Amino acid sequence: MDDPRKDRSDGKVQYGPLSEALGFLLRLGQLKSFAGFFRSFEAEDIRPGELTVLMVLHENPGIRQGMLAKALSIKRAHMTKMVRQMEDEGLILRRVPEDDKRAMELWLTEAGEARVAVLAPILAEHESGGAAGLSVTETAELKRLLRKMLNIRNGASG
Amino acid sequence: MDDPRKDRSDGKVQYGPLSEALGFLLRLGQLKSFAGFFRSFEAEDIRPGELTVLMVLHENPGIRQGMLAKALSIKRAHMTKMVRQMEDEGLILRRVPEDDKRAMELWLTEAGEARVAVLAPILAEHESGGAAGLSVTETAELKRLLRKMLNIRNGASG
DNA sequence: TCGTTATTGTTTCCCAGTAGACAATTTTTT
DNA sequence: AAAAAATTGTCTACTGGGAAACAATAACGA
Repeated sequence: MDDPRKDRSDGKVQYGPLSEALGFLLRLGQLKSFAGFFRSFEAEDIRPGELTVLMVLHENPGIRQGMLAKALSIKRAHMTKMVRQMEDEGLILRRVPEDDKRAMELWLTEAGEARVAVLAPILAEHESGGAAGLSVTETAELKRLLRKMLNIRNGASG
Repeated sequence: MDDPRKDRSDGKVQYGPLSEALGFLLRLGQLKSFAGFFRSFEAEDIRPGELTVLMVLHENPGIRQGMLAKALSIKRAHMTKMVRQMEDEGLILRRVPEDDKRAMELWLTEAGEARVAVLAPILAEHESGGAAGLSVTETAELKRLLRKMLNIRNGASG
């Protein structure tokens, strides 16, 4: 049992260099985090992407569709489908601005704002504790490093 | 300009509570990290999932297909497609073990091991520096926190 | 031992998301 | 002013990946 690579008796897997691969760790972390998301929002029939669109629209009323897509790293083609469906659901208003007839400005409807009012507290509650396996302090540090990596400033506590 | 929500003049987007949402940050981080991956492995025609399969097979020869899927958080249905393709490419050997005729043991072929020998140094080089926007120390701390969150021990430095 | 339940990989069908081309505009260049 | 280039949203076609049902086998219980 000198070589741990041969000890698979307990069903544990050796990750080797992957345990140092940031992309791999981020992918697993995201999957784990999303599982928690669906648990917290179980009663609300919403998906992560929709929530992010609603939140950003709430913070940036009238934002251009392309800028929204860029901010969320969602491809424009997919964003089109997404916001159109949300428009059909009555959550979003889409309008062509006067000064640029190619573009599309997005606004939350009353129903959209109401939806945000319901979802935001659930999100806050969901994020209040530490991530599974981490203390609150460690979770805060993890978020801080991710924000720095992404060049996103913390706009929640300010 | 008292309310930053109305200052979109510079094209910046207000993330609001999302800047505190771990799942959102992890998703953006993963996308950014994967972009770096494809840059580093540009010449090798490989995708992240395939690389992880190769690395885990190298570390755990003869592992069961289902356990591999679980370790990488890839659904069994998808893993089937993946490993079959890699089998067709001559990288993987699949064998039904004597003691369980439902199962499938996976091994790297000579070509598979050769592929690992080529890819591993590229991965090491790719991971050696800090992530974009972070120092080496900060990157190491980020990885450490992710490993703790995922309950993965660091098997690369040991 | 026989019937029931759980596991393992596979198949089929479906959906989220992407790539690339496109039309309509706007911006820039000459 | 005209032409060329860039931007913006959309469309079509494609791919990665998941859900659910399935067959084969193994494990378990009466």
